[in-house]
Amino acid sequence: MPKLGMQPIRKEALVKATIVEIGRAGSLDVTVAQIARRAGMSTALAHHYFGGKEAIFLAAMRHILSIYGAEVRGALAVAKTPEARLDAIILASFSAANFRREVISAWLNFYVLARTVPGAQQLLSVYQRRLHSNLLAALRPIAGAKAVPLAHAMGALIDGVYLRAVLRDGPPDGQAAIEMLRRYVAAELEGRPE
Amino acid sequence: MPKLGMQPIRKEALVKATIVEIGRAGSLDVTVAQIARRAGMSTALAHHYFGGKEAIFLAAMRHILSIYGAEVRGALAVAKTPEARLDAIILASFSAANFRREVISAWLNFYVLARTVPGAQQLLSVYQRRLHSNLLAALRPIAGAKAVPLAHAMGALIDGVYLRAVLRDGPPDGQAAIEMLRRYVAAELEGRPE
DNA sequence: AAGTTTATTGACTCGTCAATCAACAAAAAA
DNA sequence: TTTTTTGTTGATTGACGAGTCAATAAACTT
Repeated sequence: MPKLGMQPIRKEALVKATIVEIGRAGSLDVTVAQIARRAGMSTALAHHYFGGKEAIFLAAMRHILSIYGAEVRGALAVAKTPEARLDAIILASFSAANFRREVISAWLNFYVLARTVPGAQQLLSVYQRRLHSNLLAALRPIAGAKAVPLAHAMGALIDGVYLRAVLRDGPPDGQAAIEMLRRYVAAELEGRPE
Repeated sequence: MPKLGMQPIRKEALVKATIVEIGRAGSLDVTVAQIARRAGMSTALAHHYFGGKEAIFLAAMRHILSIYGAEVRGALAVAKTPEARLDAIILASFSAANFRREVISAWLNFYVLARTVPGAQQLLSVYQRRLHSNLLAALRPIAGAKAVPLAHAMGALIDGVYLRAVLRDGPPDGQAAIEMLRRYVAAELEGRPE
């Protein structure tokens, strides 16, 4: 009963299964068999479509990154003032879609993956640069000379909040994270604009 | 040529070798054989002294945590004002001993380990609670009601800076990290003390 | 109708690795 | 001196997992 045009469907199923399995395992110690089983196919098929485990991981990473990117882009498009743009980035970073256990766990493990796999390292660098330039663009008009260090600090703070969310038991508290970021921005901007 | 009293010596060698190997590999995908070889002994001996791989990892984690803890304690002991205590924590967090590639890499991977191994989870929780209460004690007199959220944010920021240091190629820049933390504290405290 | 491309899997290979064990050696205790 | 404790390793076991392959079948092409 083989139907044609399965490739994209299978690939997507594998990518989603990978994220779920990494979330469950809490690490990259996930077998191709586990991923394939969850995606409802044999391991051979997974290899057939992706060629290897590393490619599956990279595709999963690309998937998460692209969802996040799309959300940020969408939110920025409707934001008119620099303040609104800054807030849009913060909100997107901790939205229900991104700030979920599974996704956070995957994120953490992609950092680990980036230490070994050049492709992962590169993907993560792209994400960081994009975040930084988005932050900078929003901050420049309202933070003056402070913009650059502030953007760096915000990036690190966002990553840190993600990291800490991994350890907690319950569901991650996106609202608290958003308030933490907003409070910091407010504190920095409230002083003299230099 | 077996000498007596080897146990502590062997254990320490294994712990140090573990940290080095995790740093090299950039992940927990490190074999007992690699660790044992670097520590100058057979894999059987490593198992003999620790009983298993997990115990070796936990010992390595305890080692890093205890060095960090000792450094913070030492710095706090000589700091007399709340401001000095706060700065002492910041300085210790990014000291040359702690803010090194190997150690940072180990740190990141211990976060991953904590998702799977209850013992690791517990160790990390202890560290986080201690850091939080140290920060809180220093902040309370100078930050008033802001102290609690500020302590949380600083903890997250420190972790975030660590996380980002992992990705960069060159040696981590402790000085820049210290300045980022100081600027953060300054910005938050500069407003009305509420 | 014959041939080609796409989908799919069970079975297999090959390597790796944690853990165990039997055996040997030296010091300490008896 | 015999026995026990401590240190040490090479060799082996047993499990698991990534990747390959041959085989089967449905759909599309000519």
